[in-house]
Amino acid sequence: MHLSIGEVAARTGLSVHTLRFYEQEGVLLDGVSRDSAGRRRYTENDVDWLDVCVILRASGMPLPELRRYTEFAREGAGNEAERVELLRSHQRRVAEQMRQLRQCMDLINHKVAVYEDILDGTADEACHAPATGTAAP
Amino acid sequence: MHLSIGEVAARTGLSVHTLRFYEQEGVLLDGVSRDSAGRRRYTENDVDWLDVCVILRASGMPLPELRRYTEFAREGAGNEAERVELLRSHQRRVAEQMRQLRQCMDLINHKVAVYEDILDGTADEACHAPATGTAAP
DNA sequence: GCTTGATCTCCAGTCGACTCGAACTCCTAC
DNA sequence: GTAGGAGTTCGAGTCGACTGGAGATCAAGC
Repeated sequence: MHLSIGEVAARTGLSVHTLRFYEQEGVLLDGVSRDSAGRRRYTENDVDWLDVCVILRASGMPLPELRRYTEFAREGAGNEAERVELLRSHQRRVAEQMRQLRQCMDLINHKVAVYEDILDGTADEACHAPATGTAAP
Repeated sequence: MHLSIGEVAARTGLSVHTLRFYEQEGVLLDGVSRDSAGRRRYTENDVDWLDVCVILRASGMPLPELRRYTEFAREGAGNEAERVELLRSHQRRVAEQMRQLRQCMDLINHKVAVYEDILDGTADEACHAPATGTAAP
């Protein structure tokens, strides 16, 4: 039923340090309850939420924004419009990142093709490639 | 023919601070030449190379790796295998980032759909959505 | 001749997101 | 009963990549 901080760390991929830090930063839905010895007891719901947090963080959502989203979720129904707005704004960021990554992939593919051409074609005959255009597309 | 640091900043989108910083970090192909007053004079080649750097940095290549790549380029022909290896390793990183971004996009699309269902269907009748599953997929 | 604006060097500060360490408290197993 | 391991708090430290500011120099335009 309840999970220790170590178990949650193992399941979410976050460190115990980070779990405590996230709690303090307000990115957990409810105050984490404690056992008789003062140790944190997480629920399955916490783990589900943290999985969402991990995905949003990995895509570059800053902690303050994640906190805001968590606050909306904590408030419960009635603020769906705000949640959509927040998610759509992050979506734009993610789309822009994808664009940049695709651009980088194109660059890499092109450069690798050029280098492999050199390696395949003229592997043993060194030093006759033009020195110009090292930075060219 | 030659460009001032301000012009290069305008063209690459980097700040003049960052341009000096990059030079010091060794991510420029050759030592930047100076005019009689000691001011940096960049070439078109520098700008081309910096454009490559911007793309690689935006896709998460760390500066030390960018420096290594720059060193290979500076050395000239003969190290194509190493360049390919470096680029392929970055390519794996980029592919992993794309996977994470797609995962985030799926999450956002799903959540936005759920919220818009609520907004469309039951906009005026509040408080009858089940409180469970806030973190559910 | 004087101001303005761009540049220079150098060093320190910032920012976000952790990450670490010290000193302590528990529970469990041997 | 004691050693080990997992947990606690708190404040400080780290890391990467810039970013800012002080103080000097120089060229151009009025």
